[in-house]
Amino acid sequence: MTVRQDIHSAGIPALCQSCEARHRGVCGALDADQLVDLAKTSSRRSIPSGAELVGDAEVVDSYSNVLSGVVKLTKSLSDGRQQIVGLQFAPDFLGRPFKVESAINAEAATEVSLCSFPRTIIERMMKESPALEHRLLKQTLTELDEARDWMVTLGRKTASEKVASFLLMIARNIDPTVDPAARSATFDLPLTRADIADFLGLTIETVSRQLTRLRTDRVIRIDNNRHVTVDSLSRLEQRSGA
Amino acid sequence: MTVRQDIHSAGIPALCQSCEARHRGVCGALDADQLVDLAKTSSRRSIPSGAELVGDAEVVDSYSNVLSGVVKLTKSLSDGRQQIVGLQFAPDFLGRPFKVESAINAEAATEVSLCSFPRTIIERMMKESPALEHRLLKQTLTELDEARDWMVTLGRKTASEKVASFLLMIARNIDPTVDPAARSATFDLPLTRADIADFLGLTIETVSRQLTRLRTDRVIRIDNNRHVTVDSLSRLEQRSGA
DNA sequence: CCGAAACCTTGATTTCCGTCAAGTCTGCTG
DNA sequence: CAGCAGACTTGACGGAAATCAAGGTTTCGG
Repeated sequence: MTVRQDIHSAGIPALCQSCEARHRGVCGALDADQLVDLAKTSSRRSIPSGAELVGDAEVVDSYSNVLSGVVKLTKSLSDGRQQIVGLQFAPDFLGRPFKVESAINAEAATEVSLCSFPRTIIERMMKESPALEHRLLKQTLTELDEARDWMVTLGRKTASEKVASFLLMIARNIDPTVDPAARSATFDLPLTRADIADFLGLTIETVSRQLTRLRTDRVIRIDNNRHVTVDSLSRLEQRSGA
Repeated sequence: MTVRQDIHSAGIPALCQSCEARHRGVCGALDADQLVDLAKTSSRRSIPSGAELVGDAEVVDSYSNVLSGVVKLTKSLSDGRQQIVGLQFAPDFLGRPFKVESAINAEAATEVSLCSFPRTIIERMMKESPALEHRLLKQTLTELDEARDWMVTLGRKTASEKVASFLLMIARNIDPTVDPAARSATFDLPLTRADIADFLGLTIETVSRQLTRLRTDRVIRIDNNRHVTVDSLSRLEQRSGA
């Protein structure tokens, strides 16, 4: 608490504000000295929507915390078919430890702000600080759980269930106050129809048709193609296949 | 080396033999004292094919190393649709740290032998030994990579590509000597057609038809519905969608 | 060795979603 | 504000995989 205030009042970028929020970031696991060290070599960057952060088969020399925005992780087949294999929201950690080459592509889905540190620093700190490694293990386990949940959606749900599941997932991630008891929610879609299709293993036409159906059935409203209002979270849940 | 020999010659179950093989097990990360401790509380079990190891929403009080056989991890929708979200081969670690309740089902796909330890022991050792936590982080990252690879298969490949990808994956896991240069491979399918369908997000009929096609195209042979000979790994790779 | 059960294959038919092809809407630039 | 490009929607059509329905194999217990 005091530590963090000191750092921030010293004019060092507020590395950890958002990390704290949902306990998935890196910084919460570090002690005061380490935080100061890290802050010296870290840099905050604002990245426009659509920019590539990490290319496939590219050497990764830095790790980042996502401070705001949404990063999409994609994999492609040789003929161009693409699949989004994960979305990272603030305050997720971005980077694959212990592997120099990236097997996936990371791209800013919205405007994104990142706090990046050199690979070497993080790896050194990981050796020194079991707490940091512990934090990373927890995030990795959470991501594995999410990936496996999504495998059920990809393998076993219908197009209409997939789209409903997607909207629910976004609603819960964008606005974590959407608890199970809430009756409605509002958010901006962080993905285009093409991205949603790549996430769900569908085509953009099918995604569009399903959204239209949800609209005509009065489950959701969409303004300007982006701004979504879920009028009935419970009916959306019913359609998600659970 | 010496340590391990001491333990084994002392009549303590050979916890770590298979762990060593591919460096994904738990034991390699422990020191001599810890290994002896662990061996005292561990038990080796042989489990028949089809037995449930961990039920959904069940409290997990033990962790295990898979010593032989194949364990399937499944998730189900409320209406019974099922998806296999992972397969664990020896010497994988089985168990989800930091979570008392399991969100997935674990079932023996073949006859399985396990080496199990109480939850409390592992968690205590994890606190004491950063090396163990490091080992777990690495396995978890590997599983995450595998899950993401499989998401591409589920979301973007055709039925025929899915079946080819599956056969290749099994060939590489059952017999790790199948290197890229090999031209053929032989193995027993660890899964029934129904399991394969649940793994690939298909129906058993579609799986069966695709296997038949691979057979008539002379890419594979199948004896007794189980014993597979891949005559041309390269042609199988071509059909896997890469 | 027989019979039953579980597992697998094959064929006919249906359905959902992908493909192709116009349009419409939104936001941006000059 | 006009015009344009990119993103989205909608419709008609076709095809891949699901569903429905038999029939064939393998395995296992008696």
